[in-house]
Parts: sequence; structure tokens; C-alpha cells
Amino acid sequence: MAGNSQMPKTAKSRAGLQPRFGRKQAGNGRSQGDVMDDEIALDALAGHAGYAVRRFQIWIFQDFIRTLGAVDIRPTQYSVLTVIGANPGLSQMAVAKRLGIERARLVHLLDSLEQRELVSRLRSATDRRSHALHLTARGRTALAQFRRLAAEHERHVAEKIGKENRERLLQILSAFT
Amino acid sequence: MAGNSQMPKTAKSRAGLQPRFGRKQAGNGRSQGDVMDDEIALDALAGHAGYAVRRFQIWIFQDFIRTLGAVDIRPTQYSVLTVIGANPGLSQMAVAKRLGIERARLVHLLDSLEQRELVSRLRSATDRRSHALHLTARGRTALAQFRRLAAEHERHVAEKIGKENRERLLQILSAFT
DNA sequence: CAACAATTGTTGTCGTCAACAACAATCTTC
DNA sequence: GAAGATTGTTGTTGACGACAACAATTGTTG
Repeated sequence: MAGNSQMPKTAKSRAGLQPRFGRKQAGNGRSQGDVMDDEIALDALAGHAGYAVRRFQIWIFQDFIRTLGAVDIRPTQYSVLTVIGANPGLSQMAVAKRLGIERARLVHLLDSLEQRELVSRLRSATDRRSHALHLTARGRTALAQFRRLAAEHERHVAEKIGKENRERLLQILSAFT
Repeated sequence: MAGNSQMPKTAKSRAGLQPRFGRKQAGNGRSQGDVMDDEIALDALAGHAGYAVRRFQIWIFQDFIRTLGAVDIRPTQYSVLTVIGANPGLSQMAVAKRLGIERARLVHLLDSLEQRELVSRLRSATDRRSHALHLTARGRTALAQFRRLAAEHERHVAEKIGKENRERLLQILSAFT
């Protein structure tokens, strides 16, 4: 869950969903389908939380990916690093459960993170089935940088919906974290 | 955008993300990774809007899929039907742009919807490149039922986060619809 | 009006992600 | 110790977004 979100690899420049005006001044006779975007009624959709949340989530992930683009870290990777950083020694199962990621999926995520030498899988002394996850030294310093960029992303969010709204949002959704 | 969201085909019964207690009373000596979920710190993640939004979006889509499971309608399909129903005669381009779906993706969505005889693609009289999208009679009555189920889903959302919070959320995110 | 550019629907490819299923190695439990 | 559960792993399926290319059909412009 923390993961998902199929974002564009190439972050789109057009950040937004701002209403677009203009485009062919609304003439008299408009044929089928020839309607300006803004005029297209959403109908019941406008009252659906899921629709709004979905579009917001897309925007926010795109901005995250763009903002952390230079360091090539996606939201899921960031969430994994953060949890491991805050809880060294966790098993893959524990991380997966905490973040709502499938353990099958976490395998690949960790493969990549381990290849980049940000995370290391140590064999657990007490349970030889499981791995104890740790950040490498490199991972720790890298995460510090990621955090700064993530904070910048969070400022973008605040700019987009308003500082107070962002906090209200976090409060409303606190049960889901 | 309206689309995306890879949901489980088989809606999970456990709706939630409620904190789970218990599981092996926290003994004294806990080894690596042997930590109760609730104790695992999220650290910076807790302050990230994207993380909360993502988990909420997953919950909400799962509930939508489960609630509309009997009629086999997913969020994206519902959004397409709603927009076509509210704006008969729209071209595929117009629908795609309005919902933020790729037109390539909409092709498949409409193929499925047309096969189920909920939507029909009529050749536009004015632009022979494009299709004028309409709901079939069957589609209109079906959509009415979908709407009732979607309203039920929306009530689940209200139960989950609170009636007032849901409305506050819709207001905060209104710019994204 | 004819050449060129843009749009529309379509097909296909690639990459991300969630859900499952199966498996070997390793605990746990009875 | 045998049966059952858990952990990490691999592989498959399906929804989805991004892209690229294409034919058919406008539009635009010299």
C-alpha cells in the first residue's frame, strides 16, 4: 500500500489539474463531443470521496517522484527506508505488514535497495528464516538527504492545498497511517 | 487517473487498517524484528500527506470494489459511465481528457463496457474520426443501480472517517475533481 | 486546391504495483 | 519427533500509466 501508484517514470512538467480555460471560444453550434473540458459535467462523481482522493494521490505522488527525482527514490522506497531507519533489525515480514506491502513485493524492493547499498539484510541470530534489516552507513546519510527533499515535497503540498488544509487532512486520515 | 489503482479482484474481507492489538504479549526479551505492529515507528512518514492519502485511497477503493462487487464495476468503469451518462455524445478523447485517462487505456475500458452493452460507440456525424459515446438503455438502468451501491459505499466512508470529516475532505480536494 | 500538420481511435510494448499460489528452509506446538 | 505454521522467495495474473507508432480523417497553409 505504501507502495503502489504507478507513476510516470518521467515526471510530467504540468503539475496540475488546474481548470483550463479558453480553447476554442464556445461557439454557437457545437457538435457531438465538442465540448470544452470545463463544461463536461462530472455529475455524481463530484460527490465521491474516492474520486477526489484518487486524483489528489496521483498529483502528490507525481510531485514526490519529481522532487526526489535527482536521487531516484520513489514513495515506496522512501517509506521502506524510513521504517527500517526508525526500527533497525526488523524482519521483512514486519516491514511488509507495517507498510501494507506484500512480502513478495518487498523482496524486489529490498533487492534494489540492497544493490544500491542503502540497506543490508543480516541473518537473524534468533530466527534463521528471517532477515534483520538495517540501513548501511551510506543508507543513513542518504536517507537524511531524502528527508530534506521529502520535506520540500511536503511544502509543495502545502502550497497546493493550503497549510491549514494539509494539516486538517493529516488529522482526518491519521487513522490510516 | 480516474482509473489506476490496482485493487484486489477478490475484495478482502478485512476492510481495515484498524490497529491490531495482542499477538504474543509483549514479553521482556524481544529479539530482532519481533515487534508488535503498533510499536513500529513510522517516523517521518507520519507527517507525510502522501502516505496517509495513499493508504486511505487503497482502503476506499477496496471498499468500492467490494460494495460494487456484485455488479462487477470498478471505480474507473464507474467514472467512465458517470461522465458519459452526464454528457451523452462525448468523444473518447473528451472523456479521456476529462477523467485523466490515457486514450489508449480508454479503448479497452470501452471495449469491455460495450461488450456488456452498457455503452455504445456511434460514429460521429460531424467528425468521422471520432466516436460519439452513449449509454445504452441497459446502461442507463444499470448505472442507476450502480449509483445506489456507490452511495452505500460513500456511507461506509462517512462511517470510517466521520460525516463531517468526509465533507471537509471533499472540500479540501475539490480542486482535484 | 494540394501538400503538410494535427487529431482520433487503435494496437502494442514496457514498467509499476497488488493479489495469489507454490516452494524450501526453518520455527512452533502438540 | 511429526504436523502445522511462518519467512523469504519465485513466478503468474491482471489493472493501470506512459509511450510510440499507425491509419483514417480533419485543418491549415502556401
